[in-house]
Amino acid sequence: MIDQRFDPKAHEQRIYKRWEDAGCFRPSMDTSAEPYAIMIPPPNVTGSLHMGHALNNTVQDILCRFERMRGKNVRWQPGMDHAGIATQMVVERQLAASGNQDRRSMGRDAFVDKVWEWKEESGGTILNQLKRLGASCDWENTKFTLDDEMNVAVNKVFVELYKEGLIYRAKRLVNWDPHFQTAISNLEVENKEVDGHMWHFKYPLAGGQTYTYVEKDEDGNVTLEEERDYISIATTRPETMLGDGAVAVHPSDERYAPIVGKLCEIPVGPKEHRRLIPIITDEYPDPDFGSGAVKITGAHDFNDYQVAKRGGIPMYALMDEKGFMRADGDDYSAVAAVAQRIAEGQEEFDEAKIAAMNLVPDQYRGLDRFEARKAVVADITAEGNAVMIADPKHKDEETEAPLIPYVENKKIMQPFGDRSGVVIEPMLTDQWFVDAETLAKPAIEAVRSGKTKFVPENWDRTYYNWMENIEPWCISRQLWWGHRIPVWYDADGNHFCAETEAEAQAMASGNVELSQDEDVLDTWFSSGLWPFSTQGWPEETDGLKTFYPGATLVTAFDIIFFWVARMMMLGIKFMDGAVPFKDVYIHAIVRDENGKKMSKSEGNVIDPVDLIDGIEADALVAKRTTGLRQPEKAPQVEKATRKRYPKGFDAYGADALRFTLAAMATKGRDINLSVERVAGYRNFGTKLWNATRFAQMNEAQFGADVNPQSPELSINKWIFGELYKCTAAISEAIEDYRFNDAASAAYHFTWDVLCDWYLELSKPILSGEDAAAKKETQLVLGWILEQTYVALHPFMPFITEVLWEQTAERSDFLMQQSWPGLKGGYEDQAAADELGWVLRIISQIRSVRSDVNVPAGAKVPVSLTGANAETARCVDAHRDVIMRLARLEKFELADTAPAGSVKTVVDEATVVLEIADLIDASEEVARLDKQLGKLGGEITGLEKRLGNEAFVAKAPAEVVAEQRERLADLQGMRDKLSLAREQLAAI
RNA sequence: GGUCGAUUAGCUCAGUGGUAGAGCACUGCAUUGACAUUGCAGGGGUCACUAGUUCGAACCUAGUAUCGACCA
Repeated sequence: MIDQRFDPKAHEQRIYKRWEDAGCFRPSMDTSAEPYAIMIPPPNVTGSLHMGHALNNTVQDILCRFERMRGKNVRWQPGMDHAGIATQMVVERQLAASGNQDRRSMGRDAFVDKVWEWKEESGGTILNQLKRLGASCDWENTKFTLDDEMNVAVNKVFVELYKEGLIYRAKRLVNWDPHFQTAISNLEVENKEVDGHMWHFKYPLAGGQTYTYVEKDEDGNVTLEEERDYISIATTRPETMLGDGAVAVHPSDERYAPIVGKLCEIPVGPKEHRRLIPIITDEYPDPDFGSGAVKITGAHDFNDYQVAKRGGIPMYALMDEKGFMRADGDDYSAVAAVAQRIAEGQEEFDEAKIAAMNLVPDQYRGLDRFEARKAVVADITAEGNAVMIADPKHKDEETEAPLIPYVENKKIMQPFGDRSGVVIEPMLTDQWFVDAETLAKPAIEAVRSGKTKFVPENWDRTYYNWMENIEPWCISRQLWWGHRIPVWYDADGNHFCAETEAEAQAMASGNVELSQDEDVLDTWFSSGLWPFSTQGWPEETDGLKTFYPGATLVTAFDIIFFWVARMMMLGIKFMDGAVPFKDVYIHAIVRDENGKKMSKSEGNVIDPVDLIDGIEADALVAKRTTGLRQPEKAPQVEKATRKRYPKGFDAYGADALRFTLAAMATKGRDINLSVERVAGYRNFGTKLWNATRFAQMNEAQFGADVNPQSPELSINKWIFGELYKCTAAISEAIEDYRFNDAASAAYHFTWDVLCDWYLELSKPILSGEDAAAKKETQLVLGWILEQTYVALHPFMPFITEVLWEQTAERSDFLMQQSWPGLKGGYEDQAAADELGWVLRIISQIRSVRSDVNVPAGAKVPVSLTGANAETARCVDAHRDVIMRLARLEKFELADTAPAGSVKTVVDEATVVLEIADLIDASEEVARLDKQLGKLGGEITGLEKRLGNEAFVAKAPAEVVAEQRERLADLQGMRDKLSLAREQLAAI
């Protein structure tokens, strides 16, 4: 006999180890089986499990376990990402905390060794957490994106792309993290709305020229007309004015038409060396925003960069790699003079020349960028070049409001490094780029032609949108932890791109001294190769041949661009045009129960492991209040947490968590996770557990081989049919990625059909005298439960495996069983009809009993009038069970009903509860009237619809027939009920 | 500003043209035999709003309102 209840802690890790030791997660490599591969989105080596991972991996595990049971040769490819910047940061912090040398004084090799040490010791906790979740990955083939074999693939891809001209070096604007001093990807940039300022400054026209500035309203009426000797510019980043190359206005903007082509002065820096820049037109400025005129600083803003490129405007870089104003190069006066000649078109320029020019005036050189901003604002305002407005705070109507500088306080979007937390600076630097546009073309086509499908399909728009506007992909990072760029330089700056240093040396022909490029590759470059590098490419391995392309990629939408797109581009490029996966299933984001994003700083994070193992309220509070971005919020977080979860979380176990996530994984909607829901599914596991205890107490036979066609009893035939319907529904739903439907089909069968009905129906047989019926039912009960374990296994692997283990001597694991219903042939319509009747009549009687307040314990005599021959047969066949479940004293056929009895209708027959003495006749009449009223409404509706000629003529015949049948049924019921009412009222 | 999505029971959510659903919460009853992490029965919805298409609309179309996400 199994324990009284299932204790996840006592079994989960034990069971997992048994599976692992037995090699259950290995692909079968059965050549007759269909291969099925899922590539895990490799989590960061520094990461730990959050709800997003839990959902992501639950979905993958459901797919893998399901397909394994369906006989496929399954590889779920696990591994981790080396996460360049994050890992480097973790180790640098650790070095600092332990008083070690910093990275630079330690040197590159020593530092990288340290990182590897860290990785071996503390990296990859997340993989163990995935095991807690039950993930059935092929761990023996675990890969790390920085492994030597991955490096071989990375170098080969780099060199081949380089040879084809698809990788090149160039100076372009990139996201620069001044803290880590490296380029970073868009993914590592978090755009946040912060309080900012918009300053309005006057850029005086060259030589004191003036023009008439006219503003009009929508109807063309002049609202403002004045002579101006300046153009008004609004900016949130005054310090970048120093690098302005032009002022741009929209070509349609009439206000500035008179001065387009003229020069204006940047109102900052030493008066004698003020730079003049041209006023140009471009489509970019929005005439309705600010003054409508935009300063163009190509080297420090992505939009300006595009404008500058279009207009041939020089892009002057102002900052160094730490985000300080440049202090290098010639004196400002000399450089400004050159810039002036360039602006006037008197001097040629090229990229290198511009890059060498430091246009930061001497007094700002070496300042932090934010200090420089303050200084620039102060200097401009002091000189009278700020746009002035009347002080809006001035309330006194008698006196004139004083003029103050026009500075708007407004929310601005600012980019932050997600790791460093510092403001990201767009910077012009030399980097390696991939020609993504060329690679994107076949990748777009693969989705258009349906070789790869997005699920839900509307994500293909996101994909197209990104891929069709793709920018060159910056792949170099100024870090030490990563794949070193396979390019070597000689003393003259010639470079040689080769897979190994020896090859580069050979290319350099001779014994010249070569040094390798200092930079490493973007982590996504190596994870973009994941679907084939993990399978042994460039070797022609069995793994590669079998598991490329994969079946499904399971991921969240936020990395469609960064990862999915790159795997598509690189997979198609290097695997002869074959896409890396057939389906891309995009799942939801897991939020808290109020729909808020779970975040450390909000203090609303639910750690999946805490739901599995349980956590005390104090520990939960402690967890949520440490590491807050705003520590002053701690009391608030504590209060909310204690109010919401006064007792913390129970240990719900991995199965309950998984089932919850699956049940909530609907297409195209975020998951608002509620802990109550998890508790509900823990209860579901308990239900299954107790059903098994019941079976054991009744000597159900487990471990037998049962032919679904063998049972004689209709309830046993019926339950086979129900099981088959359930497993077919689960299969269809999983194939279609409707995990919620799959979970609810499993839940409904187990609880509502198996436990609430089949078990109850079996009780009289199991405790009855008919030995053959009892034996058959013991056999079927055991077998049905085993099949239920199988059907639930993909969702709840632990509890089902434990039940399998503990109900019979087993030579194999549940996870190795075949999916039920594969052979089919379980349906028996006659049995289904018969049991349908039994269920209906029991429900009807129970409902009436409750309605008329018959005491729950009272046994009631019931007879049935107007029954046909089939019903009469069923009454005999199922009398025992109906009497037991409906709590009847007798259940007999009759010709007439005793006066004053309570009646209800089931199909053609009238059910008569002979309880006249227990009830009040007038109340009973009222009850029947209520029912008749309801029926009448429905009947009228149906009659109206069927009376509508257009409906009968145009609706499909089957719909019309259905409605007619329904109407006839309702009318029959109404007739019987109103007869009952008349009889009762007559007393 | 652009794109996408959402709005259905008290709450969290399913539901792609034909009888409005689930879980939780709520109400009444039930405790000696699988299970109170339970059972039986029940209450509760103008499917955001407006107009259209259709024999028929929660569902399709257009618009409005509110909320959200991403991008700029």
